[in-house]
Amino acid sequence: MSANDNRPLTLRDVSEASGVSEMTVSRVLRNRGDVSDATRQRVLEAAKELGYVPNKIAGALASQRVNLVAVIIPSMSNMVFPEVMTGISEALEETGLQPVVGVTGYSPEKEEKVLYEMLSWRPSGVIIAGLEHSDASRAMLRASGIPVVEIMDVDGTPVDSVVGISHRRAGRQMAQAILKDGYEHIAFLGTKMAQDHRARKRFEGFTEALAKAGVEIEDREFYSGGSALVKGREMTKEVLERSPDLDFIYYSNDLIGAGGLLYLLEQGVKIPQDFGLAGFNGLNLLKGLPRELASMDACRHEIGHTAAEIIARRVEEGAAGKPERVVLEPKISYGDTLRRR
Amino acid sequence: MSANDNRPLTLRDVSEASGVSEMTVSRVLRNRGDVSDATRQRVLEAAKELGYVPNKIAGALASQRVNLVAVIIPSMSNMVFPEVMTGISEALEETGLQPVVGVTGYSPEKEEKVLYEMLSWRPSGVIIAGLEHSDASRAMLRASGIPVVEIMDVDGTPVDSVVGISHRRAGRQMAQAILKDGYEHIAFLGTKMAQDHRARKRFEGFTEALAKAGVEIEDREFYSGGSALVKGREMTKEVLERSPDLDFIYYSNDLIGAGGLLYLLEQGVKIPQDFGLAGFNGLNLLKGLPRELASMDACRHEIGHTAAEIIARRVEEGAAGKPERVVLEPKISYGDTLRRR
DNA sequence: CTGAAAGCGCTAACAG
DNA sequence: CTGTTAGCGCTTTCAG
Repeated sequence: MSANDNRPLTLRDVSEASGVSEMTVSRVLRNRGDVSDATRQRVLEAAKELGYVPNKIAGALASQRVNLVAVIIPSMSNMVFPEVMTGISEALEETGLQPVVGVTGYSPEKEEKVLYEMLSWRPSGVIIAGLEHSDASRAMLRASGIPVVEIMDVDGTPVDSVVGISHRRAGRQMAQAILKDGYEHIAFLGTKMAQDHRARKRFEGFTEALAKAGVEIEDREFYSGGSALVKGREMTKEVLERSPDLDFIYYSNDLIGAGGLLYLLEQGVKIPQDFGLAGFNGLNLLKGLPRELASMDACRHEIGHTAAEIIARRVEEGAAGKPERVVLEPKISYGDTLRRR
Repeated sequence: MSANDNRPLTLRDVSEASGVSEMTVSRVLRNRGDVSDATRQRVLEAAKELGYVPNKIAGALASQRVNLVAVIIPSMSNMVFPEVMTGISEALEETGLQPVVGVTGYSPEKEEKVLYEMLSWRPSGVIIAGLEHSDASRAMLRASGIPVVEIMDVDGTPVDSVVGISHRRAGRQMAQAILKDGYEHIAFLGTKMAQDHRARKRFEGFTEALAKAGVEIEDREFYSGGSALVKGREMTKEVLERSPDLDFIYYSNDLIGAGGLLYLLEQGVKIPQDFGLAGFNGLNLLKGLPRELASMDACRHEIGHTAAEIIARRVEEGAAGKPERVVLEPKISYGDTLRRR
């Protein structure tokens, strides 16, 4: 290897090493335009020999193109977003676009910062979770002039395109399924949802559909922090001591639902005959528990995939592109914790 | 808002709108150098009014500084890397550095591509999982001239700095604990580990320590794909039908271990008296199962935190920095599935 | 405290 | 097929 003066290599270095103009070297390295096989070989060899890695910063500035897609999500540890990410990566695989992730921790202020930070890299598009953003965030998104896809939720007004499910409708559907199965004394256990708009909307849809049938939630409780499985157990225990007449609990996610399920099984409760349970998310992680929890698939993978496709398409179309709206249909999986009448 | 000709705003726009030179605008926006309060206000106002977002691409090119740290991991859905990421984010929080994640899917070829891609953005540092990389990857890392921290594993030769645990030693320690507790007929169930070097090293350490005590693995099996909980159940069932004399199973991760645990409890097996189990990772997600699985904390959070600290320090020090080596000590958590003699 | 000039490393656009 | 020229939008450096 040549003497390393610790200065990153430039096109010029490769140009000198190969005796080919910078421009042609650039063409070879990007596979753009016609270059004779002979020079191509010489360039490739020189580049490899030197260990040259192109400087995308300079390239992006010169070409005004950045192959990055900003993906902004509330959390990585959530179990729901990894799947969305997988869908995104898949769809972007062949497009030359690259996802870059930013995490907001469910905080609108953090979201604003992360968005600002990411937009300052001039990505080709933005995929962002949820429809609720600060005015400043929304303004940035609009002003960015790049395609934006808001994901997960469709209950609200998108900035541009949107892909997701209706969480209000999801809550309603679950309520209807429960009522049809003849459960009547129903509680809701969930996360503290000041910032979890989607859980809130499910809850609202749920109570609304119950109300329409003349049924009211008999108990509810919200938690934050801790192991979800343990919390599910604890909250289920508490709520049943407080309201012993309950025959159903709707959980805002599968993990606390699983905790409740395990607790009830230990208590010898007959599920689903005497007591029913349902969660949300269709966490296939949980397959393998003694019983399978009824749940609802949030279409996470498909949401990611579709959102990324929209971005890719819009990037190709340029200014010609139009906003899209894709509403996915979550399906109830009855598992073993809903009796079927 | 002014007419939107869809051209992204530049410093010049802010300069014209505020009647202040580009240079001074730049200073205000970066909080660099002294600017009078009066002009500062004018600039800030104009920038906000226009909705200006600085172009980091141009900034980075001009200043030759990029506040990005490349983080390269095998998978996001793994449950182990989200925690590492949290540690990294925390440590980077106050430094002005930003993590950017790339995912390799446990493939060395993909790793090479991702690394190349990320290095082409000239990040300030690299945090990369594992010590096993292709020659080309290692060459790129060395040639990059930026601080590199390899994480998770310390059994091997790092390119630069390294933070992790010894998986060989972890395997040995678990073997010793098991033997001390008097288990004698031991099986190993794990993932197919062609590319999972850390699981492989644990397995090697495990068998090595057993061998030293004159004990041999009586059965083993490896899986890939599917729900880990279900796989844990199935593999446990199969291995016990094949080798009914077993009194212990060591699992390569907590999820399949949990599946095995649930299966055995259903079979009425007395745990830990007649049969012992242990996993790996200390997944606190699983707290709340009927029994707590014995496991070993992989220090994920601390690994991330420490690695990021090293990067931050090295970035400050510049060329003065020296490679560091941090070996963390995983602790066995006995849970309820190891009898204590 | 403020400004003018000169690039950062690459690519678009045009000539040969 | 190959090379030349002129920036991309910002920051560094040096003068006021």
